[in-house]
Amino acid sequence: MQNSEAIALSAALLAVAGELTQRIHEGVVARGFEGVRPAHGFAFTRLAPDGATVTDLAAHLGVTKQAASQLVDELVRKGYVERRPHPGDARARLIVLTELGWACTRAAEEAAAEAVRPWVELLGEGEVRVLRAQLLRIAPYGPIRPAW
Amino acid sequence: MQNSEAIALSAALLAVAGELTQRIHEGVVARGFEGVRPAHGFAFTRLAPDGATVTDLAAHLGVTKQAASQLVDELVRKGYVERRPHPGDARARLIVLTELGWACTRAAEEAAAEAVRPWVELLGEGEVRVLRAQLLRIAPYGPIRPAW
DNA sequence: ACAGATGGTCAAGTTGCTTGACTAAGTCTG
DNA sequence: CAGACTTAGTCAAGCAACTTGACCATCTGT
Repeated sequence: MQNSEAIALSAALLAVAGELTQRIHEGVVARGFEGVRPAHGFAFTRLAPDGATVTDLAAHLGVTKQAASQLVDELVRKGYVERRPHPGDARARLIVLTELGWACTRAAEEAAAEAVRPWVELLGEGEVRVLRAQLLRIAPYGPIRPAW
Repeated sequence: MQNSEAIALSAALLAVAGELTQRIHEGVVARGFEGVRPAHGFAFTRLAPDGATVTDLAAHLGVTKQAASQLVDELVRKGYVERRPHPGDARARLIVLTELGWACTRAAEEAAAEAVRPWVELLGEGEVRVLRAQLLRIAPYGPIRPAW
């Protein structure tokens, strides 16, 4: 594969990812969830379904645990998550989604489905399935980080 | 397409994009270009091949022109770009890549090719070509923004 | 020709992250 | 089972990339 092809692939991928993030975010806001940023969505994916500690969250987001803790503060203030005592480790706390947090997560899922719909119209259902399968095969197992 | 499938597709796409951005960045740093951030790369893609104004750059990156101007300051200080008088508009300035800027761009292209290589090994050359074609079809024409 | 739009910068404020220092609780060793 | 080390979490201060607001110089349209 030539460099120029790799560039075209990379540029297209990043453009699509940026667009997708923005559309999901807009969709969530349009459904009435204000004061949430895209980074919160990535936190939610780690907190669902059973919660996680601040340290887990920090690793998932690729930030320091102080930053993760501040993010949790903000989400608590806005009512999306709760800090609970951790069963079996008195130092730790289990951060869990509130009902509002779950509602927001469902809104994000709907927004994602909506954002993907044009792709189905463009490529057809089968091709999108192929795309998903390909991306799943090359997706890293590690933390999901901001793209930049 | 079900919501859960759209979620899986979105998550995989964003994970791959995050990974890709990080690998390209690491590759550029490994080639000796320090003090560059991923956002600079997106600026470079707009500045090549003929330069652009600060306002163009701001629109491309999806930030204010003040932010774009500050970014240009930084790139000038580090030797990657130059501000030139704009031919035909005395208000504007044409921001162009220096030789160092071009070298950095080539390094990013090599790093991108390197980051994509494992995908070829995983999926095969043909499948990657399909992936590229699909992404190019759904890629937006608009500005390339940070994913979040 | 002059009113308004546009390109760019300066200055100040906000925000989301970092590094550093610390406490409380768990774990491992002898 | 005591003492040293590690780990979870927070507090505090600083930094860096952005924002908003104000401003001047230049271009454009009637």
